[in-house]
Amino acid sequence: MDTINEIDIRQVAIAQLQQAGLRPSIQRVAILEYINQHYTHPTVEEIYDALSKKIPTLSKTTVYSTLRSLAEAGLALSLTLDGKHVHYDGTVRPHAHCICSRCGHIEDVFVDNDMFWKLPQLPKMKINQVEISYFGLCDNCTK
Amino acid sequence: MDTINEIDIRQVAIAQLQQAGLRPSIQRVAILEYINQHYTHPTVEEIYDALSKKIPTLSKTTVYSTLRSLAEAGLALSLTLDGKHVHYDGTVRPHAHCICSRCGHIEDVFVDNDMFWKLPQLPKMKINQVEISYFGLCDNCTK
DNA sequence: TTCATTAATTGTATCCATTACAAATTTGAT
DNA sequence: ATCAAATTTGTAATGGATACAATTAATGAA
Repeated sequence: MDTINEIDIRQVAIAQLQQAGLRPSIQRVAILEYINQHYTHPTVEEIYDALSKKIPTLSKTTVYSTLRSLAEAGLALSLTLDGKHVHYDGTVRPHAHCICSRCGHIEDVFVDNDMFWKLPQLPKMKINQVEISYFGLCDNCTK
Repeated sequence: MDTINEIDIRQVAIAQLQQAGLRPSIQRVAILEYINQHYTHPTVEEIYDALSKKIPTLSKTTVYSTLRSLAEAGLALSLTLDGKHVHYDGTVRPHAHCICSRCGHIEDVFVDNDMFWKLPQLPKMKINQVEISYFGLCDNCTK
């Protein structure tokens, strides 16, 4: 059975979807809830594995297409960090990422908005997304 | 026939390779020369297409493995901008990129070194690469 | 509620960039 | 010239992502 909190989270997800003009299907709500609650920058694979336990009929194609819709609607960020897997991020507030090349851990880093938008000498361009990534070895993996 | 300038460029590439402990094979020299002279952030495909005219026996596998070696040696940057193709950059001096989502044009943006390395509140990490990308529509594509 | 319309999901087949690998070739040193 | 080690080559395989047609679900009107 669902707790009050879980219902709230679901209502938020449904409202977000409706506001974006997306029908709040079982699958979409579940996927949006998932990335709203998990700060691990999950891949399609990870989201599919987690949710197919609760929604056994879930198709991986649906996860792909839903995440694309969410990203287009501005409800998620799609991060192409390593060229192997696309990672998704429910946190859409501007922030950078630190990625450990060994363990794959991805950590959010929140910085000034200026960092993102007020670079000197940017070419004449209508910028709509910024991706800032720091690659290296995390504290654990240096030991 | 080669001009003096072309010979110079070749000698630089050979020296770079030797300094990195990589044998300056015909293929490696050609690939390093190519990314040293072209500022278009080419993909494996583009480099292969261009060079296979001059080196008809060139294998795409060689282009892949060479570019990986160059990147590991610090002689090239590998950029995973769109998750579809990896782009390579012979300019290893720290800089950001502006990418037009429509025409695919990639433009270099040189900024202060502080931009890259002196972020506040970075987690304890040994950072060895920074990737800063601005996505949007270039001036031409907005018209 | 029922129904019709429209949108979303599913599963399969396919695409395509990248990698694995073994054989052939080239490189650099002797 | 010769030899060992490194590199290249070509083919086959891998695997993430997409296309697409059939099925199912969501919405709004009657």
